Formats: sequence, structure tokens, C-alpha cells
Amino acid sequence: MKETQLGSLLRPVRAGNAFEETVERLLQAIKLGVVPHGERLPSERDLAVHLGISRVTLREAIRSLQEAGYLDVRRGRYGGAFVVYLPPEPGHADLAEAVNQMGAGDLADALTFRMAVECGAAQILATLTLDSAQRAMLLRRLADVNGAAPADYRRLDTAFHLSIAELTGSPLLAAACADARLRVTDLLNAIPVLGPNIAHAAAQHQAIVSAILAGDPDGASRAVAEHLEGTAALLRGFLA
Amino acid sequence: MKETQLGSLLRPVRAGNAFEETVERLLQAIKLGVVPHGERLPSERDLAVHLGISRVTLREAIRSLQEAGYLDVRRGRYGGAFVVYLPPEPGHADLAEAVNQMGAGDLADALTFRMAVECGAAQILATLTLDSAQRAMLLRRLADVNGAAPADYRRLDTAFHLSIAELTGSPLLAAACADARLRVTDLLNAIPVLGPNIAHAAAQHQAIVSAILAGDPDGASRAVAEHLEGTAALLRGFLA
DNA sequence: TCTCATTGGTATTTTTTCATACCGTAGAAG
DNA sequence: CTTCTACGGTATGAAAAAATACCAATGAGA
Repeated sequence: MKETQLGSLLRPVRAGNAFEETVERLLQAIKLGVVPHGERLPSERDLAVHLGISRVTLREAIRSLQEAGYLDVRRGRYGGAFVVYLPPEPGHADLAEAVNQMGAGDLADALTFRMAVECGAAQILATLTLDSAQRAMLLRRLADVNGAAPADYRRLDTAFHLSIAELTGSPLLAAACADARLRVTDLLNAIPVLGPNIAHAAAQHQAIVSAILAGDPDGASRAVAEHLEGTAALLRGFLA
Repeated sequence: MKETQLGSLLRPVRAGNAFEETVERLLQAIKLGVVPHGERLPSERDLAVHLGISRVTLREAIRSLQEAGYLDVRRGRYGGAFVVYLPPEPGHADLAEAVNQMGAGDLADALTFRMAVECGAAQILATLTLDSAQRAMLLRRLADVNGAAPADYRRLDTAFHLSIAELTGSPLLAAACADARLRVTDLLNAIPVLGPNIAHAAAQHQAIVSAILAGDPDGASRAVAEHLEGTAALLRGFLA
């Protein structure tokens, strides 16, 4: 087997130290709106267990996010770490900056990865027979993003996309899609949310859901590809 | 955003301790044939850097693999850790054992994940315009697996599948496919390599390559899906 | 035959991370 | 107003992991 494949398998087992990884994870959860503004993170004890780290390390991460202004930590019963984060008003300057912050290669990598896993997830979901609860969930998420206020749009869009992966029932696939989304969050947040774009996206979202519910794997995959290609092309434009 | 999505994002940042993760990674690299029997692993210093761990921790992992009989470690210049592993002759008993060793849920998860990322990778590769070197690489890997001796079959099959992901140029996607393959390695190794199966697989491999070279994303994805569905169905049969 | 670069082997110290126990606070419930 | 308790805050010792420096062996090549 060639040299190149060594890199895929003997890649780092540890992305960094536990503290830094935890800060990054929590920050992305905040920026993604998984825990919206004003909401509370799970308690330190629960969160430490979920993240597989000690409470001490988690506290260090929370403290740095508190000092950075992302969290408001309150003591006592019914206290906790409350998210303080409102999505910024985006502009082109921010986008160029965000694009330049990550390497051109990293951006292409992230976009390709996202395309692959989201297409794969939609394709698989379309092959499954969904029960009524699952269909309702999918339609609910679609309705949510269609009826979203501008401030909530990104969050609900994320929720919609992640729902597709989660409905496949594969935690690995859901994690991969979440990871893919994380890698382009800052970029997406820098894209202005405009009326025509939203209408366009809404039609594409509808096409994705329709293909999934119709049991059309190729159609679902193609619909996702078209949907993602839009933003991908926009972002790639900033590389030249 | 719902409860369920918290799980995807606030999932463990650390799968286990560095030692155990390293042992697992190296062992899978060996079982997958990334470093074939008789070949040498990179030097401890290099490997430690690639894996993102200290040399001390790496050495502990290497030592346990040495004691388990997977490595022959020799000192001095031109020394190193040499792989001592010949793929076992598989049988049904081994398969049932391997399937039972991982949970039913984990198996379904791994199979779904693999299906998604490999279909996605093939689909994306089919949309790209390959240069002559890339086409040659793909055809070379196809020829390799078609002309493989039984002892080398799994290794070259793995190399073929991973090549598709690597040719997309996305390290993230390549890593995801490698990871997906790792999760079913033990199971695949327990499946007997029979003549009819090989012929069948060869035809499917050919179909995959043809679709990719023809620039047919849907066809490539479908060909991969059909190919993987065969083994997936076989493995799922052992769950009942 | 000797050199010497490259490799594994060892020892030591520091940093990070974890496990555990306990303290202080706040706010709803009675 | 008191109590109860789920939360964050603190302290301490152990364990894991890393960083660093140095020792020892081997075998190709001068």
C-alpha cells in the first residue's frame, strides 16, 4: 500500500490537549446555536461525563469562554452556564476574513467532506422506511427553518440538516455531519441572510425532503448536492 | 434545537486514554495491511509526531503489540518495529464471534456510516475531472485487487476502496472512509474469501470505476451502494 | 576494520488530567 | 422564613502524558 494511505490511518490520535479541544467544542456548540442565547448548558457534572473529561478540565474551558464573554455563569440551584451569544450581522468583509483565516486547502477539504457526508446521509435516509414520528420530525424541522426569523435562521437551518443525519439512526454519521458543519460555521455565519437566498434554500430544502419521503435516494443525494453547491461556490469565490 | 442534537455536538472529546487509542490504531493499521507483513513501521520519533503523542506513550503501545506478537522490534540503525501478521484463515465461527463482540447497534451504525461516506466519496470523485495520473492510479488499484493472491486480497481491496476517497483530495473524507473501514475490519477478515464472491466483487469494482471515469455521480454512488450492501446483508444476517 | 548515522532503550522532570471530597450559594417549595 | 437540594467553587493527591536529555546497539559503507 502506498505512502499516502499511511497518512489516513496513522493520523493523529489526539487533536490537541483536552482543554483546547473542549473550548473549541463548546464554542462551536454555541456558535451553531445548539444551545441558543439565554439557554443553559448541561451542569458541569453531566457535561464532563458526556465529553469524557474531568470536571476540572471542563471548568477551565468554561472559565475561558466566560472570560471571552460567551457564557454567563451563575451559582446556586437553577444556576449554570448560560449562553450569551447573538449571531453577528454578517458582511462581505467578515467573509473574506473568515475565508482567509483557514487555508484554501482546508476550506476545499471541509466543503468536500461536508458534501460527501450530507449527500450520503440523505441518500441513506431515502432508502429507509420512516415511521410517522420520523416523518413528522423531518417535516417539523423543514417548517421551522421556513418560518424562521432572521436571527434564528442559521440555527434552524443547522437543525434541519443535522436531523437528516440523525434520522438515519447512525451516531457515527450524525457526528460526521455535525463535524462537517462545524468546520464551515464561521464561514456560513459571515454570509448575509438575504431574502432571495432564503427562498432559494427553502425550495431546495423542500426538494430534499420530498425525495427522502418519496424513497428516492439518487434524488435526495442530488438535491443535497445542489443545495450545498450554492454556498460552496460562493465560498470558493473568495479564494481567488 | 432538540435534545438529540446535543449528543452529536457535545459528544466525547476523548475516546479513551492515549495509550489505548494508540494500540488500537496501530493494530488496525496492521490488520488492514497498511503496513504489510515484514514491513517496518515509521521510526518511533516520526510516528510519535504523526500520531500527536509523546514517544513514551507510543513506546508503551508498541511494547504491548510486541508482547501480543504483532511486532518484531529490532534495535540499531536499520532497525525498527517490523510487522509480524499474516491474515488468518477465516471461518463462520469466527464471524459469529466477531459480530457478537460488537453490539448489534454498533454494527448497524458502522455499516450505515461506511455506506454513507463511501458512496459520498465515489459520487464526488465522479464529479471531478481526473488527470491521467489519477486515472492511472485508480485503474492500477483495480488491477491490483483483481489480480490479488488470496492472502493479499483484503489488503488490496482496502487499498482500492481507500484510493477512491483519497483521490477526492479531501483528507477529512479519506480519514472518514479509513475510519469506517476500520470499524468493520475484524468482521470482513472473518468472511471467507471465496471464488464466486471475488468474481462478483470484481464486477462491482469495475462498475464503480467505470461510473467514476464516465463522470456519472449517481451511477458511482449506486455501484458502491450495491457493492457494500452485499457484505452488509451478510453481516446483518448474523444478528438474528 | 572502523565510522557514524539511525534506530530503539532508559531515566528524569514537568505539565496536564483525573478522581475525590467537601464547601458555598441561591431559589423554589413548603 | 426555613429547608432542601441542585448547582458552581475549591482543595488535594494520584495518575497519565509529555518534554527533554542521554545511553546503547547495529549494520551499511568508507
